[in-house]
Amino acid sequence: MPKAVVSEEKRRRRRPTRSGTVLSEHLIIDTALRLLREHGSAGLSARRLGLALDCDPSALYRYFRGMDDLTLAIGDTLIGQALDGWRPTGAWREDLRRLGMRIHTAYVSHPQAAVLTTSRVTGRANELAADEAVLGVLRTAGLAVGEAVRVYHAFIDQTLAFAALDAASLALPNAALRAEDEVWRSTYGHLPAASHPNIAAAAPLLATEMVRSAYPSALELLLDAVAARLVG
Amino acid sequence: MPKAVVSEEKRRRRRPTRSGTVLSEHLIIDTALRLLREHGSAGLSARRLGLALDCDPSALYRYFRGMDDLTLAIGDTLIGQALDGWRPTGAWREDLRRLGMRIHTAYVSHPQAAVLTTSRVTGRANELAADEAVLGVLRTAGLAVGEAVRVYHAFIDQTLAFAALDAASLALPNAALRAEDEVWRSTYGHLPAASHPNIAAAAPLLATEMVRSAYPSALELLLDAVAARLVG
DNA sequence: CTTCTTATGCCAACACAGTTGACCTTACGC
DNA sequence: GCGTAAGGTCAACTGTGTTGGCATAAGAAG
Repeated sequence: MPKAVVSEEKRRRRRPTRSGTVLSEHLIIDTALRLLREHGSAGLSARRLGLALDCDPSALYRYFRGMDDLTLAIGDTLIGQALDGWRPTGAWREDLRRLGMRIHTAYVSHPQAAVLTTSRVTGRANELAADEAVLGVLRTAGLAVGEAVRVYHAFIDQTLAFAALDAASLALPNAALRAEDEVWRSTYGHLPAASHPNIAAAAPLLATEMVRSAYPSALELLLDAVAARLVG
Repeated sequence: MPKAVVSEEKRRRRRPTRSGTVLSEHLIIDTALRLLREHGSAGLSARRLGLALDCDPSALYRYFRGMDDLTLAIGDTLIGQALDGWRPTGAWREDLRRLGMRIHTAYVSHPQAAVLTTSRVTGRANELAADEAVLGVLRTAGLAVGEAVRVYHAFIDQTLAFAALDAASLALPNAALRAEDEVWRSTYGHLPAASHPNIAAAAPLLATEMVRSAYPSALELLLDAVAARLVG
């Protein structure tokens, strides 16, 4: 076992695995994302990863301190994807909306990975870049530092929170998914109006509404609040 | 292994375990909550639960279909605690605020358990009661069914999402907690102003702000939006 | 081109997890 | 009291993360 993991830049020796492939942080993370997509958020394991990469599971410990460390790296990769290509235009509201939607989208498009990473603070490069971007937009919009920090907090937490929730429902394995659908239709749909009048009345609407994400509307609410502070 | 689990009401035989204690759904859930609090969200396992209850791990399968089923039951217990004692007063805004804060508080006061359960739809009794309560408040406030459902969706998702996020940071084991604190202070605190000017400027405020939950302010924003719809 | 060092892949083993099937004992309904 | 079956127990299976020791080949040095 390595005492300390060699950082990717310092890595010199590129020894191929027995089957010929050459490992790297990037390759490992990519394969992990594939495994997560194919086998669900519980389908990522050191042994399965070793199988997919055709290497011994313990080889992974030369690249990450453990599975948890790998998880954080995956999370940072997602943020990186969200930020890729984003540039501030100067129109704060549009910038912030795009940023929020991009982060939300990046997580939700890898639901199984998102489930594992949304609520972790990594301090890695891409996460820092995202924080810097949000704070930058808010301050150039005209907010004082203190207010910018408060809004930043609400913004980033709300985005991650909804991403986590939306990802969680997308990440459910097919069986559980059908089970939850069944719960909505059978339990909620056939609830006696005597005991649960409001659910009974809303049942058909519930089934369609609960599929969509509530994030876009929540985001607009937050942007409205920021706008109010800027004029006031 | 039991083909189907006997529901708690139908349970007749109360056979004591070898050490004398008599098992029950309630006792098992309580013990599980204790284990979660004491050993963190990864500290709940069938074997440890068996040890704490002084019974064989496989005995649990007479009460729950598996660890996942137990998890859902724990979640429903938390919602039950949140609802316990809540009554609608007729003042919709106050009712909704109290409901939101109660649910958020219930989850956050069992962070380790919340991490496991926040994003699961169970269809169990207490969850149904909570949904019925929210829809009831919104409709008696004067919202049409369609709008009530949309607001209900945003409300419940937002509450659970923030609960999950806030719980996650509270649930981190001490070591990881210190590590994240370290990340905030060292990484964010000593970031060169050249590359990350906005984080550098906001660093002292970030450290204090990021400890608080952003839920209360997010909740007020949502209530404002509902109020706007009611007058319009 | 040879030699040396050490990074890094591989192997075997550990303790822990969830889950199951067979067994057996004992509480309860009659 | 008796018969039944609920439910606690045991042993075993597969899968997990992680580690220490070992072997080998990549790349630096000469």
